[in-house]
Amino acid sequence: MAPDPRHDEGEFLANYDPRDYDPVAVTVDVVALTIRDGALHVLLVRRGTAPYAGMWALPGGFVQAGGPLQGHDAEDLPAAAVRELAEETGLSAKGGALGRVHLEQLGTYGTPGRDPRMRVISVAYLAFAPELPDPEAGGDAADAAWVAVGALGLTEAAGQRPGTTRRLAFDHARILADGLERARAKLEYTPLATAFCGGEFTIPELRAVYEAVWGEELHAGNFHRKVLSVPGFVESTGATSDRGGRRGGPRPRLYRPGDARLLHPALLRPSREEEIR
Amino acid sequence: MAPDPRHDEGEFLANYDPRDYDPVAVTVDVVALTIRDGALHVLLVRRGTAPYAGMWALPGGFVQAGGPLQGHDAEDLPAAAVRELAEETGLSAKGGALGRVHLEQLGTYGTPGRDPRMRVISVAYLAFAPELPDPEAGGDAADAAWVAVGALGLTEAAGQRPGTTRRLAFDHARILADGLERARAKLEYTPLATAFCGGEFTIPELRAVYEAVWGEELHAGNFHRKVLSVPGFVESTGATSDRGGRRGGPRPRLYRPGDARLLHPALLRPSREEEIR
DNA sequence: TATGTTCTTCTCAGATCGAGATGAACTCAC
DNA sequence: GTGAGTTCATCTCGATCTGAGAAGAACATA
Repeated sequence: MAPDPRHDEGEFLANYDPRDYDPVAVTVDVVALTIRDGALHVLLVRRGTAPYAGMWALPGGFVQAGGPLQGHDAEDLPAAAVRELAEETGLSAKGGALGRVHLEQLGTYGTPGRDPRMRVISVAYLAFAPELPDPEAGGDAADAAWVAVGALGLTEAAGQRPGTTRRLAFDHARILADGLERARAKLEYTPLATAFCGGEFTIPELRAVYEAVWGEELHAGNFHRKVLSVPGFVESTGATSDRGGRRGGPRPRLYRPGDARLLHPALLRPSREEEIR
Repeated sequence: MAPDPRHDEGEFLANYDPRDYDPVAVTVDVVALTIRDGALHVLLVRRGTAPYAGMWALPGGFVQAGGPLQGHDAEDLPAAAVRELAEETGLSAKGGALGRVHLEQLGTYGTPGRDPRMRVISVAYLAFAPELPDPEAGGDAADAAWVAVGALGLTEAAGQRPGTTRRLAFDHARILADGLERARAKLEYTPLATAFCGGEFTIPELRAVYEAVWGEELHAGNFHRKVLSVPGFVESTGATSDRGGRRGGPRPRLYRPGDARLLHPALLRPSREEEIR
């Protein structure tokens, strides 16, 4: 059995000075999505400090590296994402409102010049949350709010659109666009839409999530059949909602998330003519 | 029209010292895949310097940050991936053997302690290449070779398997496993399999790519029908291969990649019973 | 009570799928 | 050269899945 190489390099480590290299900073940014009033919303903060002070941006900040010894204050990347989300929005992390959010890595953005201060590599995370309370600004944020994605005037290709209603700091418009596309794709073949609902939900509520994220209406009957036919997508609670639809209709049945991690068969978006290309 | 915030922060930048923060290093690692002798291979290098000297690892190295001014020597992340690939393997970058490779970001790995020297954030890239010549070691690499993925004794869950034939340095076994799963998934709904072939290929050659990556045999007749029925997947050259199969059979027709970026309908893997879970 | 809305299930034609069969083209052994 | 075995390309067939619409029951509102 080979010795653990980490105990075999004392001399090397003693002569090693990380400051010999050009400095690089690592940040995390979070694209947090939720459904409010039937529309897709993203969590934004207004920057209180330079650069881009006063502009809206994705919540995020520097990762605590923990120094060369990588001690107890060195934090993992997902932990940094949750911490920034909690700090800048006042949403409590563990057990609280942030307890049930789904978090996954979206991608890493490191083009030189994307931050005027220095070379910054930003690891973006994507969060799916059920309806959360209004955030309270904290940390470096001067303000924080859920903003309807449709109100941002983003087109799918809009990285830097001049006529946009509200431009975002850094390259956050591009990160947000990538996050939205990832969310739309993930709804097709994973049961992640249930992460937008609470613990129990109805099929029409689930359909509303798909319609909000995809931005198009779905055939109610076919959607119902499809969801129930995918094994492990949802499981019945046996109970019935206490109210019908807002404008009438019978009381829908209640379901909770099943144990499937992938949908088989998948729920494909109806209009995908761009992809034939 | 708002002023560009980057010209509005001279005072801030003058007082800003990046070295006030704990140092972090950013590296790129590349999972380069190709098909050799009908089997999936990954490009590995043997490390010539500590840590993990003598062990096999994914090709990769530090990103050139370019200092606080982010001058001309600051390189983008994909450029760093291509440079490391060229340096450590002797494969020429532009126009040469690396000219036709498909490169995409795989994910970022930053768990504290994954590198004993300091806090290292590694951005992993995934490369698909047609059959390339044998690499020549260079840079920090003592050796470089295409290694059959099957010979690594990886199971899909193997992050740190003791009984593995050849253990990889750092957390590269996990990165490789993630890359393999990404490759398998991407063959389903993108025409990326054509990136493993040269400029022209036959349907049976394309089928061999799918079988090598997925590790299972496919129904030749159904595969043929499926590929030709997906719009934009392949387009006929009108020509015919000059040789039939190795053990007989008619000469197959030649095709080249089409202009589709997504496959509709998708080619789904036959055996996916894990995913029902 | 009447009207409109919504949930849930059903029907039906068209598309797609897996599995197998077929005939022609080609290599190799004899 | 002949025959046996292999492979490409296409076709068939029943089972499954899909989109579009219809229908009945349950519910809100006027």
